[in-house]
Amino acid sequence: MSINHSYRDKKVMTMGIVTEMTGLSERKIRYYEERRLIFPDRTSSGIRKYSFSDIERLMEIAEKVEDGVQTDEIRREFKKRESEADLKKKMLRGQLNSHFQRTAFK
Amino acid sequence: MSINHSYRDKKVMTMGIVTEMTGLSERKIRYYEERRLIFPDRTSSGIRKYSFSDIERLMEIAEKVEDGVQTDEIRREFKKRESEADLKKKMLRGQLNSHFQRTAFK
DNA sequence: CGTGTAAGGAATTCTGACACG
DNA sequence: CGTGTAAGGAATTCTGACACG
Repeated sequence: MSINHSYRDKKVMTMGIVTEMTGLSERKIRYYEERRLIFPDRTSSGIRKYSFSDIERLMEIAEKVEDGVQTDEIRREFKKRESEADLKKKMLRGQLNSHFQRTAFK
Repeated sequence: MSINHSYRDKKVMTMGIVTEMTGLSERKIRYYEERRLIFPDRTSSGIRKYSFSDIERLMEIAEKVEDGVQTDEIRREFKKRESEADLKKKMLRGQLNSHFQRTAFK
């Protein structure tokens, strides 16, 4: 059903790679984390680890910031988007359930 | 036509992540490179960078080594497999070409 | 042949803080 | 508010070598 995100969502990249891929400074990247826009994993010793989807999200954040959107506003946008995505999942689940009830029990 | 390998083949992981994901020692991983079984990129300062497909290849190598296959033999196996893959690509290209000639010019 | 290890240096990453505006 | 920077320490990675077998 869902797309295969095993590579896309796996947190495996350290800061150096991320600055290289995004073109953002370490400072910016850490600040966006402080503002709860991005959520890297950590190694046991505290080194941050990012995924490819984190990279994409960082570039989207940077774009918005350049457009003058404040980090609080960006966070709200992300939250809204995610709750919409959750809702869609729930609705799809409902549809599937009713489908299987129809085909299996009628 | 080809599968999207943009994430799978991008060299973005440093040694620590690779040892964690494969369970292999740094020593082994560097040795397999020395034996030309694996080809990480390097940062400008010399830090090795691996892709997800490198991870998979390392686990395949480790399996063979455990089975007693020598690194020279493993390299030959890989070479053979790759030349077969190349041949398949060429043949497919030929088929496509002749198809387009038929449909476009007849 | 394949792998462990100690050695020493270089590059990376981290945090907390000061600065500017 | 968002970002740069210098500071100092901790963790990572690298190479070349010795060891064993």
